[in-house]
Amino acid sequence: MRLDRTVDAPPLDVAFYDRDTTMVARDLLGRILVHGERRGRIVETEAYVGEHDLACHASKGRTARTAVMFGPPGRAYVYLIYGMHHCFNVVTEAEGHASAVLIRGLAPLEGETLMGNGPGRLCRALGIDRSLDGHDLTQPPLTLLPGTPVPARRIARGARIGVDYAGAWANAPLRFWIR
DNA sequence: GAAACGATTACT
DNA sequence: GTAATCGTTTCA
Repeated sequence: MRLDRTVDAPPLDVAFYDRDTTMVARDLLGRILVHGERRGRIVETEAYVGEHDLACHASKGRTARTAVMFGPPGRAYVYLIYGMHHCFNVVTEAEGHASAVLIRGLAPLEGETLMGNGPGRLCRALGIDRSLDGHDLTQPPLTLLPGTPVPARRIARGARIGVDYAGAWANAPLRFWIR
């Protein structure tokens, strides 16, 4: 029996993801991402809010790559970037609304070690690749646990990283991290 | 079929 | 500052 109940709790359910994307991005801070035996606490996220968001991959319409973002909430959107790094996202909002939250930073849990800063590095640390694209995050081996939510006063926000091409959307304060 | 381009990272 | 590296998307 574990002393730390936060890592034994059941995964977050679909209702958690079926909400406004910015709200989910904030609420994901402090939660625990688990892949098999590896896990980390989410400390940085970015919201990609829909087809009208020019920084969102779905803004170019539905393609084979982005199809999962148009599907039901609570699925993994995993893609390869720059030919060598994977990025892990959580699909949000109702089916038909193409939006997701990019997980950018993880911190180790108590007494554990994990490299996790940067979307590509955390995927390598947890062994996440495109074979998990579309995976239902309420089911193992890839899930999110409730962990400990972060109070609003401890959440900082700013512009997203690496989206300078997105015009006015490049400056939207849709990146969130624990202060 | 060809070409340009990344929601990045590591190294000079 | 810039190389690495290849799937996705766009254009002919």
